[in-house]
Parts: sequence; structure tokens; C-alpha cells
Amino acid sequence: MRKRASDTEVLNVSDEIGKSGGGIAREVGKSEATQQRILAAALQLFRERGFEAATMRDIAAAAKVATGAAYYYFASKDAIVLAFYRQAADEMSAELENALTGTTDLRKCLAAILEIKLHYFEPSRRLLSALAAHVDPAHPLSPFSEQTREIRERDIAVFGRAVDHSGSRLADDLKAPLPRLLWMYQMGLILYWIHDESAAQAKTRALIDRSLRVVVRLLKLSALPLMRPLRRQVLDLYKIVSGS
Amino acid sequence: MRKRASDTEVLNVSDEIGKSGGGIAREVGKSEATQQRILAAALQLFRERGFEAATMRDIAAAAKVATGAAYYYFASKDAIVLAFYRQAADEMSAELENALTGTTDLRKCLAAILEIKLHYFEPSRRLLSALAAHVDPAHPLSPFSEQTREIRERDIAVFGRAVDHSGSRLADDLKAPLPRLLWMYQMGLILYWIHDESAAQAKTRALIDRSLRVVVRLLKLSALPLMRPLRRQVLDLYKIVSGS
DNA sequence: TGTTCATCTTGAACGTGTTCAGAAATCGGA
DNA sequence: TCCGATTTCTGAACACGTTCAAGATGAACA
Repeated sequence: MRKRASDTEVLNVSDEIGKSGGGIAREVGKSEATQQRILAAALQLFRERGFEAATMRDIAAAAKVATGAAYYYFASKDAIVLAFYRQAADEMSAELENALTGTTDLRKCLAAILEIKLHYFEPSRRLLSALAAHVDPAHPLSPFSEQTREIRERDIAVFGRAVDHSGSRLADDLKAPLPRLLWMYQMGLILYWIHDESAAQAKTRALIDRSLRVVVRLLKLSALPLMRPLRRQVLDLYKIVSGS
Repeated sequence: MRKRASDTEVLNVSDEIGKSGGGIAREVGKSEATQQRILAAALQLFRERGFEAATMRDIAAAAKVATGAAYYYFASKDAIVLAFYRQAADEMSAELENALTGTTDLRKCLAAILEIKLHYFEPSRRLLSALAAHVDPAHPLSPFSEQTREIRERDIAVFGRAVDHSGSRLADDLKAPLPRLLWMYQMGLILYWIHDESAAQAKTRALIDRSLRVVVRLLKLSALPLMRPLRRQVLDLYKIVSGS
């Protein structure tokens, strides 16, 4: 009976598409179309009414299927948000790569990355609060959960390339953890942005601009031989948290 | 009909106790006893089964009342956790004051504060994840919500006194924001502790010890005239976030 | 004692996310 | 074209948090 939607493997958009010739593949894309219809209906309702006010019954009705069908494609209501998150990561990746090659100035590069993400998520800002309201690593929608691991790691890799491309001279022991640290930093900014109710999220904009300068300044400072003991202390904290 | 449990004023333990002589007061403490019975039953079930697995029906049954009665005393399931949080803050306050006068060493003082809280919350560690799983300031149970404001502000005041009692020389512009900054720092540690699955939460223990040294070291560093520009930059970030 | 009235209590009912037994649709192969 | 198998879909049913109209309780007063 139930075969599709599992907890970890929620959305397999590109699955089975390639094997139309091989095994079990009917009218190409029929199933995928339904799934996309449900996803689209859900996202529209989420944006219109908010995550909680949009019920699974409404979503299914809007997608012209029965309630149960939604659960055939998505393991849970949360999983729909997760699918959106994955789609977002995919759609942004090309743009992000462009941003990386645009400049060797780390500050500008980080600013560009953040600009891309905020611009992309702008229409879904409130929806994201459903995704990022949780800090519990056990919650599927947490940015720190197992379910979001793949997206997270790919995202961290982007920061890794940003660091590589930049001309900044860095302390050697900082090079390995820095991508993940920068990712955490941007996660904090995005979290703040989601809940920022100032006009046009001006506060977040200010925070990004100012904090980027601080971050880059700290990076330069930390490269000084004088700062080595403190840097080691801070990196020890990172080691504890990152669990190595 | 419904008069009790409102959203902001969830638990009025000490309400109406004083006016037994004045107006409407029956068998003294009857109502309070019921409320406490519900709270106690809830906490026991929360600890036994976890917040989500303990249903309001179970809680009411364990307290020997109908389901609706629980909602007469508590506006929601969350509100019960909130009541627990308030009770905890009350019960810890005396101990915290003691810790403050115990030493003039800021590091030891902060360590003592954290020790008291972790020790108190130890049996309810998992329950706290229901309280602290949210970073959304709009969520009642968020440490940053309006509903938890009073507890938060009182708690920040504790850190204020800790700073005052300490002999550390601090930059003048740091004195005002420092208590809140320290509170945020401890909140981060507690958050980490809640989700720390290492044996006996050893990682949190290590993190507290090491990070406290870093914090104190940074405070000393920040007092140096050389560090003034960077300190100003960081304080600007604080101003943006704290919304002034 | 009987009446009044706020306080307290009840349990059925609502809307929610989710499950599931089975029906319908569609496939590959005879 | 028909058959068995697989995928896709249905809608009633479940357990949950929560609401609410109605009832029960008991103190204060006549």
C-alpha cells in the first residue's frame, strides 16, 4: 500500500524520470505532475494564509485530490515545507555559484550570498518561520536536523568555495571550520530576518551590513600571531559543539 | 463562564489568597489545590512520557478532573509549561541571590548561576525542549516571547547584579548591555544542554567551562583602548538587535 | 430554610494532522 | 483483449488540543 513518502526521502522529483524505458513507468510525469500540483497548491495556501491556517484538507482540495493523496506524496505537512526548502536550494545553486566567481572580496561575496537567499525567500518569508522556528535538532524542519543535512552540507560547501576564492589570508587552523562557522552565522541572520517585523526588514539589512564588517575584521584580527591563544580557545569551543 | 486562564495571565497562584476575609472566598485554597494538582499531574506525565505524548485527557484524568477543568486553570497545554517555568524561576531566585554574594570573580559567579539552573532543571531537561524548541518571539513558549518577558527581565537583572558585584574593570559602554548579553549567552548554553545527548551532558559541561574562560577573556580584552573601535562595532550590532 | 450568584466542573463536539483498508487506474505481458 | 500486479487515489476514522453550553457546588443573605 504505502510506498511513497517516507520520512527521510520525502520528495523524489527526479527519481524514475530517467528510467522510462526500463521498468515501471507509465504516462511520463503523471505522478510527478500530481505531486507538483499538491506542492504548488500548498505553497500558495501557505503564503496566503500562513502555514498553520492552511489545512491539509484545503491543500488537497486545491490540488483536486483527496486528503489521503497528499499523504501519498508527502509524509507530513512539514514534509511539504521540506520539499519547498529542497527546491529552493536547487533553484538557487546556479545563482550562488555565479556570486562566488564574481569577486575575491570575502565580504562582498558573503553579502552577495545573503542577498540571493533573502531575495529568493522574500515571498515566503513567513512560511520560513515554520521551517526555522525550531532549534531542536530532532525536529525534521530544524536547520540542524538529519532531514535537512544534505541541503545544509551543500550550503556549507558554498561557503567553503567562497573562502577559497577569497584572497584573505587566514590562520591555518581556521580554514577547516570556517565554512561551517560562516554557515551558522548566516543562519542566525536569516533567523533574525524571518522574525524581523521592521519596515522592509530594514533592521536585518543593517545587521547584515554591519555584522559582515565585524566578521571580516575579526577574521583578519584572528590571523595575528598575538591572537593565537584566544583563537585556539574559540576553536576548542567549536570542536566541542561540532562533536569531534 | 470562562474567567480564569487568560493568555498572558496563566497562573495566579498567589491571587485572591489574601482576600479571604473580604469578598468571595470559599474553603480556602480549594481552587488553588485543584490547580496545583493539575500542574503536578501534568509535570509528572511530561517527565514520564514527554511533552507531546502526555495528552490533556491523561493529565486531567490523573488529576481526577474532567478535560475541560484543565482548561479552566490553564489556557493551553503550553501554558502549563509556562507555569512550570515561572515556578522554577521563583524557586531558584533565593539560591541565585546566594550565588551572587558568594564571590567577586565573575567567572565563578556565572558558573555558579549556570550550575544552579542546570541542577534545578536536570529532572525536566527533556520537558524544557518543549519550552525552548522555539526561537519565534511570537510563540508563547519562546524564551524571547512577550509571555516570558517578566521571567526574562528578572533573570537579566540577576546577571546585572553579578556584573556589579564582580571586581572586573569593564568598558563603560559595555556596562548597560552586558547583563542582557550574558543572559543570551547562558540561554545559548542552556539550549545546547537541552539537546545535548552526550553521556551526562558532558559536552555541555565542557562547553560551559571553556566558553566561560573565553567570555571573561574577551571582556578583559574589550576594555583595552586598542579595542575600542571593534567594541563599538559590536555594540552597534547589539543596538540593532535589541531594537533601540 | 430557601434564593441568588459567582465559582467551579462536566463531557460532548469541533477542527486539526494523520492513518488505513480498500477502491480505482494503469501498467506489462499473455 | 484480457489478467495479474503495481501504482495511485479515496474518504471514513482516529487521537489530539481546544471550546463551550450546561450543570453542580457552596457561600452569603433573606
